[in-house]
Amino acid sequence: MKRESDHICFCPLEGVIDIISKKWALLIVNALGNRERLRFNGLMEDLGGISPKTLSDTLKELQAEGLIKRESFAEIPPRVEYSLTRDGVELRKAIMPLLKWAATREHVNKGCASTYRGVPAHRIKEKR
Amino acid sequence: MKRESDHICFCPLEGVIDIISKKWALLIVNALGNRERLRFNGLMEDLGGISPKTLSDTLKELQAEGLIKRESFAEIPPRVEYSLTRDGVELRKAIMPLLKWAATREHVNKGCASTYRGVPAHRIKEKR
DNA sequence: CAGCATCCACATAGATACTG
DNA sequence: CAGTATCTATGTGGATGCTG
Repeated sequence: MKRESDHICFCPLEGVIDIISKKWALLIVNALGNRERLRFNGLMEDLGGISPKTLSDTLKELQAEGLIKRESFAEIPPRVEYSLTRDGVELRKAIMPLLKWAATREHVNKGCASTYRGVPAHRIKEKR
Repeated sequence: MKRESDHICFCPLEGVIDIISKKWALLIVNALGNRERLRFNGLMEDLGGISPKTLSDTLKELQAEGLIKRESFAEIPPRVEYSLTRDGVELRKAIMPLLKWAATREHVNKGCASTYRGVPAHRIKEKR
C-alpha cells in the first residue's frame, strides 16, 4: 500500500553515495558546519587522525561537488580557509535525520563519554 | 551562534558510515522498502547488475545490523525472503531528506527518464 | 533457487617524507 | 601553513564456476 509520498526517485542515490561513502566527507561537512570556517590544520585537529593527503583529497572532491568553499589568502605564512557553501549547509541539514536515527540505536552511548557533552556534533577518536 | 538543536553527537556517524558507505546497502534497504518482501533473485533484478557475492555479503551485513530480516522456507526449490525490520524502515525514512536534497541538485533529471516515472524510488541502470 | 568459493580489479585511506 | 608525492594496506565489488 504505497502512497505518493513514498515515490521518491532514487536515481540521485548513486551520486549521493559517492559523496557520503567517503569516510571523512560527512565529518568535514559537519566540522565546517560547527565552526563556520576552518583552516587546513584546524580541520586536521578537529577530525582527529586524518592524514593530510586524505584531507586534501576529500576537500578537493567536496569543492568539486560545490559543497565547500575554499578561500586562499596571499600571506606569509599562507592562510586558507574552508567553509560550507549553501549546498553544503543543506547537505548537513539533510543528514540530521540520519544522525538522529543512528543515535537511537543501541550501540550509541557506548564510547560517547560525557566529556563530550556540549561539543556540537563532535566525534571521539580513541583509535589513534 | 549555535543553538542546542545543532548539538548533535556525531559519534554514531562512524557506524552509520559503515552502513551507508556500502554502495548497495541503501539500494537494498530501499528496494525492500518498496516491495515489502523480496527473494534473492528478485533483489538481483531490482538492483540491476549486482553480483551474487556482493548481494550476499551486503545482505549478511544488513542482517547483522538488524536492518533486514531473512526468512528461509524449507521447500524445493528453496525459497528465502527478505524484508525490512522496524529499524530498517526507520533507516529508510531517515535517508529520505538526504534523497530530497540530492534530488534538488542540478545533475538530477539527467538520466532519470520519464519511463521511470511512477516507479517508486527506482534506480536506473544503463551501465550494464 | 539461493547461495558460497575463488580470484581479481579498483578505490579509499593511512604513514611518511618533502615542498612552495 | 598548506599542502604534494609515494608507497602500501585494506576494503569493496565484479566475474566466474560450483553446490545443497
